[in-house]
Amino acid sequence: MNTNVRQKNLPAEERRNVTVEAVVELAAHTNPSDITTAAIAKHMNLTQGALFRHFPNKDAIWQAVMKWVAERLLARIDKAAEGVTSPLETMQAMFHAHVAFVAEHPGAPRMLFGELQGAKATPAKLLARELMKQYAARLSRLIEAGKACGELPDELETKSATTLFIGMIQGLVMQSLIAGDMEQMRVNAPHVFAIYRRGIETAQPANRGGEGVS
Amino acid sequence: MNTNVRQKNLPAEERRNVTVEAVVELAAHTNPSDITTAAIAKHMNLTQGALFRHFPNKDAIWQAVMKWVAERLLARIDKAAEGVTSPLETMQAMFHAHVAFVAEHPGAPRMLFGELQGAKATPAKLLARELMKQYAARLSRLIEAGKACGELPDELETKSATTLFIGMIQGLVMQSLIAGDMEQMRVNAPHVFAIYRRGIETAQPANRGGEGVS
DNA sequence: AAAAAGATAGTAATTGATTACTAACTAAAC
DNA sequence: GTTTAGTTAGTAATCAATTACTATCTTTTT
Repeated sequence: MNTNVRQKNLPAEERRNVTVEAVVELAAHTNPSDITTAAIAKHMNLTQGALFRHFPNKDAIWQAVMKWVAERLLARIDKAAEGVTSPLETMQAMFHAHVAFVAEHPGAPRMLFGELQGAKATPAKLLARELMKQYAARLSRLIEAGKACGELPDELETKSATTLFIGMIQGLVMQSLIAGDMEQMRVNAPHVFAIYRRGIETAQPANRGGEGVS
Repeated sequence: MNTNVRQKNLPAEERRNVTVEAVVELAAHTNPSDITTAAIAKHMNLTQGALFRHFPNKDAIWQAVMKWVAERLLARIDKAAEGVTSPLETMQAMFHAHVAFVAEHPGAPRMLFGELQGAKATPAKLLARELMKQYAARLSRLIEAGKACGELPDELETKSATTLFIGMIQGLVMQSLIAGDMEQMRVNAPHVFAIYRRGIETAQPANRGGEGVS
């Protein structure tokens, strides 16, 4: 289950990193909201109490995890976008980078989406929200750029396009979680994106007044 | 917070119904996995112990809730589909019925998606999976019918189209949860669906061999 | 270089709070 | 007056967090 050989007396920062990775690994198979500090400790061959030598409380652990996820995910999609000039192609690269990241770390989206649902705003939740905000901002920028260079129709609703983009990934994650197979995600992803792409590329008639349904 | 006036000594079945509704209401504002039996009881002006006079255990409550959600949701989308002959129009009606249902009961998707994530299969989780299965089946049937009658291209991947359909709703729910405003969902829904519709209507070139990017 | 001293990391046991669930008792309904 | 519904007061288990103690690594002193 745990590949780490027993490594004792790690320096503090190293131990914190190991802790974060342990949580991400656990979240791949366990519902984030019932990951206990005992389970985290056990997964990294440590006693439960030792965790609190490195984190003031449990939410601090979650904070560190969300920071880890945010940094890695944004870095991945930014790197994927590097050098690609076409906004639409950038979106596609970003999408596939995101899918690859999630396939590698299934715990990431589970924690993220789980965290976003929460009622009161813990520091960890604020980090999750911040990630979503930055993610949506990147998407919006791309879509606007796509309109500017003629790749996307001006009538396209930016907000709706970002919502669907994010929902697309959530849908893939959900299906993979149900099937218990993350590989499925990589297979379906291109087809799903193809549908999305055709949806936003096609000019829409603005539909002012009247549903026009028949 | 609770509209129910103090109603005591309800008949058993009535009390069970009230319980289910209380849970759905609570899930609108609280993360499902930390809804306690005490919170449920308090929300319906009852003592915690009384709940176990009507349910053998907590999972039985969740089972009843999932059953409630499944029945109401499927009934709503089936009714919305009634009399509509065009598969595409049926999908649209189904989508809007689903959105309306979720806007009325924000707790429903939270519990559903939360339940689906779980590791081991409790009876409640099995019900959630069954709902998703039936939902996907209805969608697949519609898409196949759409292909048969020429409204949708034969090359369309049915599974990808269903995944995106479900993801579309998840995306809308997520955005609304973040914003804390369910009305937003009803506003964005038509635009999001318009993108989806154009995506599946447009013929795709099958893309055999070669990515054809650049 | 060896010993002493201090800092750092981890253990094992325990804390108080919270949880689902139970049982003995009481009030209401038919 | 018996059945049904609800209350009160518990239980055992689990959780995050704390405590007193031990082990290991690092620095200083001689």
